[in-house]
Amino acid sequence: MSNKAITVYDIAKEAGVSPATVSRVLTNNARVSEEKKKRIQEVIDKYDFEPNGLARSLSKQETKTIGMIVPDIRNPYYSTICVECEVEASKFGYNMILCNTINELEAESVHLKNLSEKHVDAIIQVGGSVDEVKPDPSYVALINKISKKIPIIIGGELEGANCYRVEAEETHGMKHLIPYLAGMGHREIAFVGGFDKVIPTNKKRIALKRFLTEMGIPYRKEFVIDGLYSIEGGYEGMSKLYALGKLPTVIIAINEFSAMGILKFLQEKGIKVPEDISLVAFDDTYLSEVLTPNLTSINYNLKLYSEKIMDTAISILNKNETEKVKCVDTHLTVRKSCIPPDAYK
Amino acid sequence: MSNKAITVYDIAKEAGVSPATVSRVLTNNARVSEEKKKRIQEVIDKYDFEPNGLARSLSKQETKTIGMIVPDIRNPYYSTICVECEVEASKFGYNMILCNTINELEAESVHLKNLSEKHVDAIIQVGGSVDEVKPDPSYVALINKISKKIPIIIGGELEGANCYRVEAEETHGMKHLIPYLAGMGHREIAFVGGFDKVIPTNKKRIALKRFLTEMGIPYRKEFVIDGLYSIEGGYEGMSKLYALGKLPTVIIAINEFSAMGILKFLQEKGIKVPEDISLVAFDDTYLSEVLTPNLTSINYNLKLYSEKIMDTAISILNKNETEKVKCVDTHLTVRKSCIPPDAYK
DNA sequence: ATGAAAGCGCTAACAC
DNA sequence: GTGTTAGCGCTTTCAT
Repeated sequence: MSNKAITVYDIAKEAGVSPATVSRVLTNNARVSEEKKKRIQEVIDKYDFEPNGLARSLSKQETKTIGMIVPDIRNPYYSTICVECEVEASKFGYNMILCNTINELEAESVHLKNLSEKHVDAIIQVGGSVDEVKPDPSYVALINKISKKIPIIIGGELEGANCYRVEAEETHGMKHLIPYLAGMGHREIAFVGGFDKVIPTNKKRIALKRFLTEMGIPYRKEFVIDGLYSIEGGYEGMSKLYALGKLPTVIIAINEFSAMGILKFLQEKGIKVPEDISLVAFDDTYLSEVLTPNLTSINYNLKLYSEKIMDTAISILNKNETEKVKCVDTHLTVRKSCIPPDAYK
Repeated sequence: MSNKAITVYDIAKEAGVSPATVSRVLTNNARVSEEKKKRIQEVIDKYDFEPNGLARSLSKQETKTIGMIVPDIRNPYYSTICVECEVEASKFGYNMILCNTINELEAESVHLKNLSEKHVDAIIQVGGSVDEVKPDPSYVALINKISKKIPIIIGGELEGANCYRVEAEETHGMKHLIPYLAGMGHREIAFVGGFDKVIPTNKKRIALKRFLTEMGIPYRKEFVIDGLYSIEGGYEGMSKLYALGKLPTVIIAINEFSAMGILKFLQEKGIKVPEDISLVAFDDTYLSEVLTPNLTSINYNLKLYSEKIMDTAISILNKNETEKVKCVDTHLTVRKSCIPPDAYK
């Protein structure tokens, strides 16, 4: 941590050329005589010279870095998106700066400002404020301000924000699911977890009501239960449902964490899934495959979703035309946690 | 994405002062008359001015950013460490750049160089090469080269590398576990997953043998099975164990992913945990709590581990003395997946 | 307390 | 092709 860094000037001097020429072989975007190129490269190799990225970025006005803001990578849903985005970004020579908000909305502004100061080339935000039905106006203002300088791609919606967006086809989840459940004979359907103020949840609830009605199944308001998107949230939601005194034949969990909490509660009560009651969940990450029973789950195709997000970013950065809003469809992955009610013990 | 950025010069001009004075109020490290300070602040607020972090970093020779390299954040073990480190770093005004290698060792060098170019103030690496018994010499050389400029903190070991390290007390895991199992009456103990060339695994295996012997239990080489640290790895490892024709009374899984694969295989064979066989795992993230049955698991205290890593980094950056090697102990979290063999059906 | 000026290290426009 | 020079935007001596 001592000997001062070597620069293009040092290389230039030793190779007997100007710094500009060194820069030319570094960036490889201007013709340099083979002879000098070789000479310079040798000196570069000799010292294992590595140009200062800060200086380069400052000069070029680009960092080849994309910032990403997510609620919490401990949720496989988000970590999968992050990893897929990172993989995709690296194909185009971009690196990622990942920021977790730990579900605190205030942290979003902090991260946003920080990414802006760091002059990342683009910002991606998935979850958090961009899922709020009524987002904080000051946050929207901040987004709009920053997006004048840095393209922001949102995985969700953000009313009032003029950003590129990639969204999941939320309605289709229920569209696939409800007929599937109805076809099995389920008519008592509960939906546990989430809040009306969260857009994807809101859309799911509306779709639930709609497709229930379409199938001629009564929509029971008391079977739609608020709750956090966590294990604890699922547990509490399930306990509220249980307290109703009458159980549905199938429970839809807002996500896999919620499903885990629900499972835990049912286990404690000695209620077996799927022998006594069915359970399905949204998200379908590896968790759905490893829980017992394996969860029938709505799949979001996160790889495609992430690719669309990143491709949007890259397109913008390359000044290419791209749709302002992209959409990714969902599908149902059938596993073992949901069976027909007449098969119950 | 158009109107050119506003700079300290613009602020200075409008406030009728020099850029230096603006910088002084920005950094708040030199006395400026109250009057000018107020005047400058007003202009800053008026334009919502945000200093260019690249320029600042270039000038100050610090980025207030710490780079982190991990194998894969989709594993809760790593995502937990990352989040804890991020939380801790933010307390000291540092941001994190997170890099996943997706278990490809070549990606490590790429990320390392990238972080070096970006001039992060410190680099943390957990997992991957730093867990290799015989690390690639060129990687060690790269680490040693970069660590001359940037402090590198390793969560693990790296033979030949002269870095600060924080390690988990691997031996103690088995030290707690084996007497616990022996006390229950287990004498047929298998260890599934991992490879000898991976240090933590190696240490665990050596400790297994040692404590088995100490307890007077025969060490069975055929019960120690190689396998990837993934669900598939666990599944395959378990199938090899099964193929032996004789099952142990308890299986120790190298991590939770492995345990999930083992569980899957056993399920398919109709072998119940813990009614027919016991299972314990290493790592003890939330996965151990949500799997069925809840996994008895070796806990790594990742919060403390992450804090020690980050505190080491901060100490170095603040030129404070700190131990070259720190250690975090493990403990056993008892849940439901392991019972005495004489309780088997 | 404040301004002028040099410097952080690289790139790119311009001239030859 | 190649060197000179002027930025990129901020911080920090060094004078005053």
